[in-house]
Amino acid sequence: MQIQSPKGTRDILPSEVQTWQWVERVAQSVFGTYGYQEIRTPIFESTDLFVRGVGDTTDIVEKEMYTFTDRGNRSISLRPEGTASVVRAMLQNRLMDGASVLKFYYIGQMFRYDRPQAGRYREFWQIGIEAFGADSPAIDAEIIAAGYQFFSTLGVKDLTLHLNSIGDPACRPKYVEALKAYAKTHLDELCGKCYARHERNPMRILDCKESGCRAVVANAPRLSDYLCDPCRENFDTVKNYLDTLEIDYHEDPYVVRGLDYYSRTAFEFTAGGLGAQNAIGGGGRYDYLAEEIGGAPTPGIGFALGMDRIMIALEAQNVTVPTASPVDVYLAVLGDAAMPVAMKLAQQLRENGVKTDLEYKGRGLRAQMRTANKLNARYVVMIGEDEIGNEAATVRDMGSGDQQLIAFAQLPETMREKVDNYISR
RNA sequence: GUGGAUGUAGCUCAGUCGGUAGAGCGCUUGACUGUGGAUCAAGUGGCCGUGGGUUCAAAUCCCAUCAUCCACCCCA
Repeated sequence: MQIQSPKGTRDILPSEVQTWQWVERVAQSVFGTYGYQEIRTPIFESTDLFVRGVGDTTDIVEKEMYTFTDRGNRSISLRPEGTASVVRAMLQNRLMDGASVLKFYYIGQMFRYDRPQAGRYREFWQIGIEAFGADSPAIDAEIIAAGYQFFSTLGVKDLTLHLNSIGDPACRPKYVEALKAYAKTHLDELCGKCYARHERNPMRILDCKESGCRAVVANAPRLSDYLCDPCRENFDTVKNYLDTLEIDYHEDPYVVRGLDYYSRTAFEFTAGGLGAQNAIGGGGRYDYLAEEIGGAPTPGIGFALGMDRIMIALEAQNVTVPTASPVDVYLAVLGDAAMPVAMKLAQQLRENGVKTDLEYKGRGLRAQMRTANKLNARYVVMIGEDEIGNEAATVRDMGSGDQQLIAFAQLPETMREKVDNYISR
């Protein structure tokens, strides 16, 4: 039996890598224009960071972490999400000292031990952005705007922004109590899972999909009725800013966010073509996370975008991805005597920035032309007996079929110009 | 962790009532001694996921196991 990649992981093959690189470029460029800088943090961290940061009753920590003991007897976990690490890095490097607002983005893989399905992997990629140091609702709106611009630059369609406020430590506990009390009066209508969690984490009932639970939820107390004045005011301001920026949103009381660290603004982007897992990004404010992991109180907000799901959406929605041919010039080599000449010319072309590939196996010209065609080469440069005698190569434009002779000495420069013209066309 | 579906050529799949395998695409070559995409022809290619059982005989029936996909939970 062949060794396979572990369950829930996959290879990103050259045929798809152009799309990935393009998405990364768009992220760099869009988030860059909002003042965000890239940060790179370790792919594994102390387990404790996630236990305290993400929350020890969350599914992620309870059953989805890749945790192991290293040779120094430390408990280590592959990161299941990015925010905790970025907050840790911000605190550890004292980046907040003397700064007003800090803005970071990251791109990288995360790990969760889940059962794979469409749009869900054990190793998956996220692009995240985080802003620290300001609790102003302006940042909430801005960060949502950045996400929106990212998706629209990519051309992702059927995008919906779900928006909610989940309160803060002043008001959420009261709501949770009210919800718990309400749930107790409907225990027989809840599904098994929700029955089990109504004590410990009643807010999870809100996004349960079971019909019985949905019916219960329909008449449940609304968090929006329990928001304290500062939270309500904050939420209203966020919405006003979004209106100002002309960003559509759906107020959605059922956006709860599964991680413990969120407060106030919580949001989720969904897109079409994704199957059951249609959340393509999500995030919110986490003003208490820095304290939770032992740092000074530092307000923060951020979100994570699922790159794997972006890829699925782009594919399903037939979004055109800018691509570059892997080869500009294919050097056809005819006969053994031509090989040294071709090697030399290839080297010169490459030094001139022309993407060049050549025949290594001495096949017939027909086979070489087929290869050139398959590689989508724009030009084929033929080197055979005649060309060596004339010190000039036969250059074929694969688009038009036109051929001309170009002296070896002029070839690197001429091909460079031709390729530049071709690209700018 | 739970449920459902599927494993046959590099890829997408067919294979009837059990008689040890087929198509299309791809690839190679030729038609066209040095000219791609189109057409035609030939060729290449499979321990029928793995292990066991039933049978004269198993891709096909039975059991187990592994893997993949989809869904639940939860999330991105």
